[in-house]
Order: sequence, then structure tokens, then C-alpha cells
Amino acid sequence: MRLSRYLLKTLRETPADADTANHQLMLRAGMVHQVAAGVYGYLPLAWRALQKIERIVREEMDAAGAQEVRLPALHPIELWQESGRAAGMGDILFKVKDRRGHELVLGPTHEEVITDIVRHSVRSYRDLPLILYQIQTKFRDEPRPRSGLLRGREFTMKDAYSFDAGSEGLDRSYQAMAQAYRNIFDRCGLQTIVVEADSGAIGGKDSQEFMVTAAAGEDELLHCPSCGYAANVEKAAFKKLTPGTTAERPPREKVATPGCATIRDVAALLGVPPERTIKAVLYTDETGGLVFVCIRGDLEVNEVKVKNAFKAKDLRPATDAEIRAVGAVPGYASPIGIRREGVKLAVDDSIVSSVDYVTGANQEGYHYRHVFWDRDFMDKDGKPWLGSAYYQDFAKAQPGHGCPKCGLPLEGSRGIEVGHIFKLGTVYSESMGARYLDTAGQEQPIVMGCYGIGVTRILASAIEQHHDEKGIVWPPAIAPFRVYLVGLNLEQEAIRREADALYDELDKAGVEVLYDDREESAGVKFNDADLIGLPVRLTVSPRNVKQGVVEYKVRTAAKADLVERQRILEKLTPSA
RNA sequence: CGGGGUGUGGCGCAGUUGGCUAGCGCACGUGGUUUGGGACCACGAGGUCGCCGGUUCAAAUCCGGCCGCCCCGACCA
Repeated sequence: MRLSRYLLKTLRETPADADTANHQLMLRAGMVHQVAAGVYGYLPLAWRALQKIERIVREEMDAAGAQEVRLPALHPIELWQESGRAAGMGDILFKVKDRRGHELVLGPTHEEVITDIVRHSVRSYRDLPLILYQIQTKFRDEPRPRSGLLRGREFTMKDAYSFDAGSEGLDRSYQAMAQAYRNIFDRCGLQTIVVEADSGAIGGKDSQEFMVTAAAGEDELLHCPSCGYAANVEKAAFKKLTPGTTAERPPREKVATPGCATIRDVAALLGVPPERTIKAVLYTDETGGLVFVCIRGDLEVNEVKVKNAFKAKDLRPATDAEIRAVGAVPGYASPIGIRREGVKLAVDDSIVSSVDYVTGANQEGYHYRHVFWDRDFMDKDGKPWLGSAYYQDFAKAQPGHGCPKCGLPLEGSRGIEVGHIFKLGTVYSESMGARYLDTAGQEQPIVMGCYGIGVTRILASAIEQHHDEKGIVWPPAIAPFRVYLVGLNLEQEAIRREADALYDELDKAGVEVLYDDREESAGVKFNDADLIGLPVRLTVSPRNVKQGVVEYKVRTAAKADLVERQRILEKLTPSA
């Protein structure tokens, strides 16, 4: 392709609205055009890269036995009502009305549509297993699109769904997809880590995310350098060390702690370490009920774990008024002596019954000491909470905490979620009636899995992970072109002939080459070459032509080599 | 949705105590001189100053409302 004919305008200055590397570089390299918040047009350079990514995805999916389909973006809302997600996904759904006033959804994902298809075509265990996939535009009305292509309202996703006649089959499909995903990301030149993930309110059991490690990532990850455990912070567990247990149980005692509404103040005043205090964190769920979380003073609450435990759709910090309404006092709250109605009590398993704790007394300026939760947690009628409280893990793992598997300290990092696989089980097949007849002639729900890859996200995260101060450094497999051919002093007829001839030769040989035949100065061309970041740069210039050589420079190399003109093609197409 | 910022040619910005044909750099066109790391000179094209309403002899500038975009948070399969 001749650059003089190509839709590609680079920018010297960085647009003010872009603040992540991928967004800045894609705008500067003339790859994308923003049309609205989170909505982009892909210009030729970006589109070529996307097509390469899609091709890799297709090859690996096909190799894993999946079959490609193409599903509609427009879905009748009834399908979403049937699965229960019309309400469940709420505001994220883009909705449109047709001329008759009938409501339709712009597909944010395709479980409903695919399940609808499969329930109409699969009858018997003989039709299974089946893995179907598509590459499609998805629409999500995100509360906040951001970071260029990393979180858009319209984006390209590869979504695959597996259908099996039992959980062993699902395991096999899941493993096949996991392997295909590893291959895809490796081929795309991405460094990823696979983490255990939260599968959300409607999810099944196993769920893993493929994360591109990058500082701009939205997700917080924890991993263990010694045993390999890795998880999204939403899901991560850790080893909770118990502070010294006590054999005796002194009676509970109220102590004055004026102005000590934080754990730090209370711990300092009473001379106890934070891990011997119990912190109360209060939320209100979508029904208006209060979710009362008790956790050891040195730990933070993981809201996702709380949400999952109570199957809450929505959780927000409770207001002071809501806290007082149940008889608790903000800053001095504990479950001791509060109302029971409308309160769900969550006790983190860091709170061990044999430890002597300090906790709030539900009275301004007072705390209790010598609190043993199994003995002292009682409501206002003196009825024990023990038995009706949820006692499990509600804590947020942090770097430095012990790995749940081997106990050594966990490390933290950030990642961009480029793939997510999980075992759905029979959630959709049951709600939507997708069944098959087993060998005994009995009707069974099909066991499903679903597997997503953010195709546009791969593009953005590849740039996020592979760039330097001058520009993009494309992983070769997804570079829009292989070679950036620079012609210098093309106004000299002899040089232009040489450059044109080299371009034609490479082009005929099937080497993807972008030929900078513009009338620009050397500096402009070299800087654009670095910005666009194709793997190889070739330079034809008067001094090279005189010597019968072409300058050959790999984007990642510090210096260029001079290669004999006749050897260029073989240098670019190594047979061995 | 809460907090913050911002909106002036394609991009980056100035101008905002009300005052003349709204400026600067980059990019763009024409001509000339240059030519290995973002050249120079000359001439030139390009703007409903986000939108609507108000105040005024006069509004990019003051007032009111609305909208877009960006960031933090909430949110988010």
C-alpha cells in the first residue's frame, strides 16, 4: 500500500481527551476516530490489525472444534424477559422500539439468542456436544466508557457457547476453550495471566479470566509467586491469621472512647491491635434492607463477596439515617442490641469466637471490650445472632496477605480482562427450556458454558503492553503491515525507481508493506515509522542506492543494518 | 447518579474586567529554496466561539437553562 493513497493521518500532538497509552497512540497513529463516548470508527490501519486478530481467533476456535455462526444484534425483549435478565441487567441494555412500538434490545451478549437457537435444534444427546461461536458487535450502555477502546459502549467480541450432555462434557469443552484461549493470546503476542474470577450473580461455578498485565488495567489481581495461585481481587481468598486466642472469657465491658469513630483511634486509645477489634461496615441493598458486615478491624470488606452471599443486585453504603433506623450508631456500630427486622448480618470468618475483641457499643463515644462474638452478638431482645448470621469469607485480599494455597505472601498487579470463560451449568437451559433426551429417553437440561474474548480489547491492550516513548511496537502477528518502506529523496527519479521497484517486488512476493512515498522530509517519515510501529523498517535513499544496499531496521532494535539489495526479499522471507 | 474539569478552524491552545475585520503553533493549498530524525520563506483557504434564551447601543466575554466530552468515584458478566 502506498501511503500517499492511504487514509492515514498522523498527529504530532496528543489529543487532550486521551490519557491512556493505547488511546493516545491510536489517535496519533490515525487508527481510530471517536464518534461518541465509547463509540469509535476503525480506520484502515486499525481494521487490518483487527482482522488479523479475528483470523487468529477463528483459527484457534475452529481447531478446538467450534463452529462459527452469526447472530443478530437486535433481540426481541421477550427473550430477555424469559431469562430474567431484562430486569437483571438493568440500565446496561440499550433498548429500541420498532414502528409498532415493540421493544427490542441491542445485544450486549448472546446467551439468550444462542439458547433459543439450540432449544429449537437440539433434541437428543446424539446432537451433543456442540460449541458455537461468533464475532460480533456488542452494545452496552456502560455507566462510564473509558480509556479509548478498553471500555466502549459498542465493541467487538468473540463469544462462544458450549452445549453438553453432562458436567463431564462441560469440563471437556471448558478445557478445550481454555487451551484455545492460551493459544490465541500467545499468538497475539500478549502476556496474560489466568486468574480465578467471580462469575457474577447468574454465574455457575468455575470461572477464569485472561488478563493482560498492564498498569492501565481496570482489574486488581493477586497472585502467588511461589505456587502460582492467581485471582481477581473480587474473588481472591487468603489465609487469615488468627491473633492470639484467649482461654478465659472476661465479661463484656463498656468503655468510654470519646471521638474514636475509626478503628485506628479506638485501637490506639485502648491499646489493642486493630486485628483485635471488630469493624462494622453497613450497606443498603436494592430492597432497602440493611446488610450489616462485621469484619476484623485490620481487614477490608470485599463487596462482591457480600453481594454474592445475599444474591443482592445492588449494594451501596448505608446512610447515617438508615444505620440509626435499626438502632445502630455510625462510628460506634455493632450488631449488639440492634433491631433484627430488615437486617442481614454478615460475619467474616476472620472473627474467631475464641478471640477477645473490641467493638462498638451503639452509643456515641462508647465501645465494648471483651466481646466474644458467639456469646455477645445479640439483638435488642437479647436473642443471639449466632445461627441466623452468615458466617463466611467477606474479606478483600490484599498484597502481602498469605496465599490461600501455600501461605506465602501474595503480590498485586493490574490487568485488562481480554477473555473470560465460565461454566454456566443449566441456568439458561432451565429458564429457557433447552433440553435433550438422554440415553434413557429422559429429558435433561443442556449443560452450558460460555467463553468471551474482547477483540477490540485485544487491540487496545496489545498497544498498552507494547509501546515505547516513540510509538507503538506491534507484536508481529497482529501488525497491520509487516514492513514500513521509507523512500527518501523520491524527487530524484533514479531513487524513486529503486524504491518503487522494491515496493513492487515485496508486494508481489506477498510481503505486507506500507510504502511511504509521500513528499515529506526524512525526519517526518522516520518519526511516523516509529509511531506506527510496524515490525520492520526499510529505507531506500541516495546513499543506500549508491552502495547497492537497503537499510533494514527492526522496530525493537537500536540500530539499523545495511543489507544488499538482492538479499532483502530473502531476509524478509526466511525459508528456514 | 455524586464530585471535578472542559467546550474557540482537523489537532494543541490564547483571548473571557463586554468594544473594532476572533488570534497563535501544528496540520492543509500554491510557488520557491531545502533534503537522513518532526526544514525555511512568501502567499492562501478554513471558524454558526457547544446549543437555546435573556441583559445590552454592542456578547466568545455577563446571566439562566440545556447538551457534549474527559477524569475520580458509584456502577459494570
